[in-house]
Amino acid sequence: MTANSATDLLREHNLRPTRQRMALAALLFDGTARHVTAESLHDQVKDMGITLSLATIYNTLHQFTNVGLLKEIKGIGDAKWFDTNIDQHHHFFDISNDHLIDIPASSITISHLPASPDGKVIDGVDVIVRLSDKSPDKSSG
Amino acid sequence: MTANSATDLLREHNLRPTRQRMALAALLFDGTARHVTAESLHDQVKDMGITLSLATIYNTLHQFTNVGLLKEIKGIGDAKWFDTNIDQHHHFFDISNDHLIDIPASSITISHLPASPDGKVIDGVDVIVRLSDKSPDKSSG
DNA sequence: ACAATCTTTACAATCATTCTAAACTACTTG
DNA sequence: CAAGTAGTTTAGAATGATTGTAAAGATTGT
Ligand SMILES: [Mn+2]
Ligand SMILES: [Mn+2]
Ligand SMILES: [Zn+2]
Ligand SMILES: [Zn+2]
Repeated sequence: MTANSATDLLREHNLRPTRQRMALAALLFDGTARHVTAESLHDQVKDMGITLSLATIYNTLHQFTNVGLLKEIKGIGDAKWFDTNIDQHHHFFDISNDHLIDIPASSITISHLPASPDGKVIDGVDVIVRLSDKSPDKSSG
Repeated sequence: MTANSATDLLREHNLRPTRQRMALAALLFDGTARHVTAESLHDQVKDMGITLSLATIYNTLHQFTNVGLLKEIKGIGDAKWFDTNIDQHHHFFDISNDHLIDIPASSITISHLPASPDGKVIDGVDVIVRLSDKSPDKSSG
């Protein structure tokens, strides 16, 4: 993502293109699927020599989420995750390295879902497939 | 759950039957499915006129979980939940009142799950079906 | 009863996150 | 460009859930 397209993206969403937002937009919206926490993103920008406060990371992640540029994922580890894939989808969660991998909604079929209780409607379905390392074969070691 | 059966249950799991553990076991293992947080359980025992510290609630919930009497559920709201249903199962989560309802694993069918990445195995699958209140019919109001 | 071990508890500490208010920056208008 | 206004950033305090610490208290085996 170029500086110009970051500016445009921010303007389109009524966010002033500040130095901080430009840096975060450049990191996040490079076209690849990204899953970040506030801390992981803070570390990434620090590694690039850019200084910006953790409070700004939180502010910006929330603003990007509010305008629909990011989606929040809860229930993975202890922190909130933010996802550049805003389509409805599911996740592999690798517990050995805390990595998330997208699973397109279309590649899982959920059937026989029970009816919602009276007066309630289904708001969404979240599937998390936990992954761990295949154990080494104990019989041959 | 009677005092005697609570004592037995605790002894079977190598936990000394203290006043505090007896009270919590009586509340939790009454045969019905229960989903509690440390705070909600603390409030419940306080309502029964029993005094015990929040630290003990946490200690006891973890001990019960370690011996297989409870299962921990993460990703619901901001706090950890503990579940007396230790079978593999899924949940409705009613976002309007923070209530959990069990969905037996057998009543959901998940198919076409993508293959795990190389060297990884599936450790488990968690499904959370978010519920909200059915909106009032806006066309007739 | 005694000693050993385990348990409870008050309180401090931690961690992710949010709040606050003052300093700073961007945008608009003259 | 200058000034005014509104929006933004930031350090640091506050919050809320949870965990750690260490001393006091309870349970168990002898
Ligand atoms: Mn958009
Ligand atoms: Mn058991
Ligand atoms: Zn994703
Ligand atoms: Zn359950």
